[in-house]
Amino acid sequence: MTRPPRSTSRQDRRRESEKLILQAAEKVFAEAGFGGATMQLIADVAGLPKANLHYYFPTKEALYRQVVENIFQNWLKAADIFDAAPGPVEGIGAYIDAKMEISRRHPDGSKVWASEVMHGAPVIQDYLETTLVDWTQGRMEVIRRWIEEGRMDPVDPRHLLYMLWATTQHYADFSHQIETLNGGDPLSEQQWSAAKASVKAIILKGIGARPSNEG
Amino acid sequence: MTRPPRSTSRQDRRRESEKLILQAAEKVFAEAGFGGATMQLIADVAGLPKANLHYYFPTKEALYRQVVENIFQNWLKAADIFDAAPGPVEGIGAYIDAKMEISRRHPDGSKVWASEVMHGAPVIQDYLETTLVDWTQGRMEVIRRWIEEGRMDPVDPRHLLYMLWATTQHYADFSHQIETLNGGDPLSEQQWSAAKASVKAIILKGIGARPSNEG
DNA sequence: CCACAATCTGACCAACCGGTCAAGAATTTT
DNA sequence: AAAATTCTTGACCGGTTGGTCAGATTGTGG
Repeated sequence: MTRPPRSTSRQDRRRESEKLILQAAEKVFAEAGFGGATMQLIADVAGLPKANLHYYFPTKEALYRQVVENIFQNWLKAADIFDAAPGPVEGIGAYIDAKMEISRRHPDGSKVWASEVMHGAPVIQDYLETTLVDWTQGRMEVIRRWIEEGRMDPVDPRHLLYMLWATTQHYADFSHQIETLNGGDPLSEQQWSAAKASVKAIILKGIGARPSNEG
Repeated sequence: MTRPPRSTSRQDRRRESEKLILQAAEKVFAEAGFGGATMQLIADVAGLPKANLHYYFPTKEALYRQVVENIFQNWLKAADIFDAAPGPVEGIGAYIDAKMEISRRHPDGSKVWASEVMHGAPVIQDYLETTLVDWTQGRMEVIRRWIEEGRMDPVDPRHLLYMLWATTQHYADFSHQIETLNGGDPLSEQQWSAAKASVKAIILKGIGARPSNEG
């Protein structure tokens, strides 16, 4: 009797375990890099025996690949805002807000992504060549349209995108440096707001963005 | 007789070997990260036996530390331009040019630096807390002065500096992504010029920089 | 309730890595 | 020229790592 309380089904447990491992892996990969991370440390962070990791993910590379792919999906999601907007003030402004929020909430993911690209994108080169190229061209088209409509200055869309990526992701990738320059403390709520406002103000003014409903 | 042609003195050879090792190390650390780099691979790239590396640099950490410290010194050098300028148009403009040039000529160094900071600055935390903090405060003072003199908008100097660092270093740290988005080719001379011009135009306009000799 | 499949895990292994060392080669000093 | 010092290098070593595996455990379908 005392039927053991089957709190979770097998499928649920599998999903939970995989999620647990992926979260631990993201943290460890972010802190130590792919080469510096060890399966043992990831296992310890996840609170599971090392052999269990290899049951769900056959190799360290497979686990790493899954982490990077998840991050990439998240990365793309922030882009939807771009299209739905009538003009650069709303579109780029919201995009900056969204990416700054990602930098704040998921700095580990941003770091893993940066590390992957910095080392030549050994595992997601195909994504860069297909999905990212398509995405980039789509947004460049949007920017060109805004320029044609006179909603902003004729800046090079490509370098504008690079500037947006660089500036927003900097707050995640270099969070340690920023903390050190902030007296060792993480940015406060107000400081994050100021950061977002500064970035938006400089870039939007820099590209001569004009509000949609002209007065 | 036939005194062996002592083409180089012992000191010269030592300096040459150290330089050779440091260059190889910078490249390998940039490509593989600290954890992924191996002394054997660095030795191969340098064209020396592994044991020889340990003669000049006792440990992998010592070699890495030397690489990072050299990069940091280079990093600081680009700052002199900042002070000598009469206003933001010249100062920040020249600073962007200088840092973009570093990104172009020494992308490996920038990557090693980014990697070091991303992983919590394990070996140069003391530099961040002393030299970098001092340097940053000095430049923020310069920017505040420019603001007081009415040479630019009252932007937050800290976030302006972050934006300058992020944008310029992005071209080195994410060079692989940029190449992929450029059809697989490195940026041409013209494309580098366009990149510099775009960054300068957007930022200088974004902060409302006004030329020194007002008309 | 039982057979079967899925999950879990401690123990183990081959490969690799940073680092050592002794012995020799080259160069400078005496 | 010989003694002393600096440099070079192949061979080696202990420790760690990614990955394996057999057997125990747990959940599931009949």
